[in-house]
Amino acid sequence: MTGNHRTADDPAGRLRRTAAEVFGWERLTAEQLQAMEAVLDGRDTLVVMPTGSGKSAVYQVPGVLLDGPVVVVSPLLALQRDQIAGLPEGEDAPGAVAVNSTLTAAGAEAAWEAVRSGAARFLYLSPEQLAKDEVVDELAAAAPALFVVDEAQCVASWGHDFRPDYLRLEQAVRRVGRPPLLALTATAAPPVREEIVARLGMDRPRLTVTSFDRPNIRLEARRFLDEDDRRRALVERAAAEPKPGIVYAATRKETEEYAEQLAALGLTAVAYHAGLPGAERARVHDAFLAGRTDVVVATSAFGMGIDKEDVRFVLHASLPGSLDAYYQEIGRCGRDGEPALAVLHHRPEDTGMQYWFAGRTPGHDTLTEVADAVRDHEDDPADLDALRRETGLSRNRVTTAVNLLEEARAVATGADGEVRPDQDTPPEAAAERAEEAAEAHRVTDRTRVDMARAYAETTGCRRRFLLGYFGEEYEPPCGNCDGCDAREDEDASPRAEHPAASAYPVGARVRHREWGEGMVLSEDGDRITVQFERVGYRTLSLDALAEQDDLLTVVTEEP
DNA sequence: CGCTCACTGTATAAACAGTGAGCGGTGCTTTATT
Repeated sequence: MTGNHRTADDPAGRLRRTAAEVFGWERLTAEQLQAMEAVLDGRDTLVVMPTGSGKSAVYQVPGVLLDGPVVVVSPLLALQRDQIAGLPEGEDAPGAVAVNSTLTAAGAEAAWEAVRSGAARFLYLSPEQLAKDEVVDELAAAAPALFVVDEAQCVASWGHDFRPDYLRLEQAVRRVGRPPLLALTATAAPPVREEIVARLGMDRPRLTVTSFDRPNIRLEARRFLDEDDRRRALVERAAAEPKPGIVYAATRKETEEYAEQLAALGLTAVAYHAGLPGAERARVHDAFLAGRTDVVVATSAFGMGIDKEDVRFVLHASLPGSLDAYYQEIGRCGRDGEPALAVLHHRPEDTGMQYWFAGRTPGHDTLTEVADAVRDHEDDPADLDALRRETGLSRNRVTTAVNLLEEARAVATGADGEVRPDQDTPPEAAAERAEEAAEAHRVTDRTRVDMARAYAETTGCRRRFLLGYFGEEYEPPCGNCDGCDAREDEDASPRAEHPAASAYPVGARVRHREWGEGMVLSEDGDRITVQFERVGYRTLSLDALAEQDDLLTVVTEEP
């Protein structure tokens, strides 16, 4: 399709020229260009590309060529500031503003005026801003030409409980005129991609996925029965390996304890978590980026926005909540392509806390209360603020409850942002169906924990397991994980593929006789792992599947 | 789910086993006071 006879005015030519003239980027990758062309063409687009590969350029370059403002939804205010600071300056440069709670009324008005006048081409917003009618009205009037969701994995990972406004973006997009959508993420397994597409209401999106493999990162996992043994091993490893590095711990308290132990050995080691004052967090962050810190010991709060090339290791002091989170965290080492190390130190007991984290959804009483409040407003529909005032519940709880009730099709949000009963469902029944939806999310989240544990305990090639989880087939051995080391010691010949494996390719949609539809996520020798919509992740023996050929059937081979 | 901590009961002196409550991670925004 591309040939050598492009004129300067074909889409690729315009994009290349803009990249060079406005941004100073002389080269675009094939993936960047492919995604940019889809965006310029007005198509919905989902891009999965690692951090540092120029993901932001995918909206920045076509954004300059489009006819209207570009909305960028970004989860952290610090990230918004970084993005704006990274844009070129000068006469011809596209302007950018962020609208958020740090602005005064006058500051916000000035920002909107810049959007209206075209002085600002890019407008950065948190998802919470889009829950406000004033913001939606301003945006609708400005008629955005493109709606970008950056760090789009947040839709799936935060939308169900922590930041429920992520699940309301689809409605916001419709209310501002339904511009084309572009979702960007560095890490998303196929089910997460599907959820992003579904939750944002993307229409047959163009998908650009670059390879997930990071061959320079050595993968290891170590299982411990005793807590003291684990602590000792982690501290020794952090002390022994080349610096700088990051240690991820499960709790704030542990970050401080590990940092203290490492500091006692003479290292520059500091703790980082969301309970620290903002100034302290900024100081730790800046010192790490500037190379003044050996080891940061952090909770999952330390992450997005860390763009440092020479991080040599990421050690985990506990099992992560999912492989999505794990891959994102270890992806922060070895960005310079030099050897780097990721070691997961885990105990069987770790699953307990991760299960607990995964189980937090509003209960029956909350759901009934909100469903009742919606019903009371049948003839005089209320928005989320009114529901919050009337129920006395927090904003997040009301929003989460409404999201679940919507998922159960018991309530619906109109074009004006107001919530109405749907399908004439009595509040009790509505709450019950919403509880079922919540239970389904809980099951999925818990089986994600199970997948992380399965990775931790696999005896095969870890790279194959991890890449398989992200929908990428990989032929072991990788030669750079502890699984391959062990295999090399006992037998140099690679395992023969199971004869039934090719019947269920990774990524295929399948139907199980009892568990319904799902997707094949990975293949690990004689077993495959499937994520089922109803029952979550399950591991199935290929021998058993070969015996009963109607137990699991393939629906389609591609997502 | 599992750990920690405070408290209770046992049983007659100093301590120990058992029990129940509380805690555990991510950030936006808004609002009332300095």
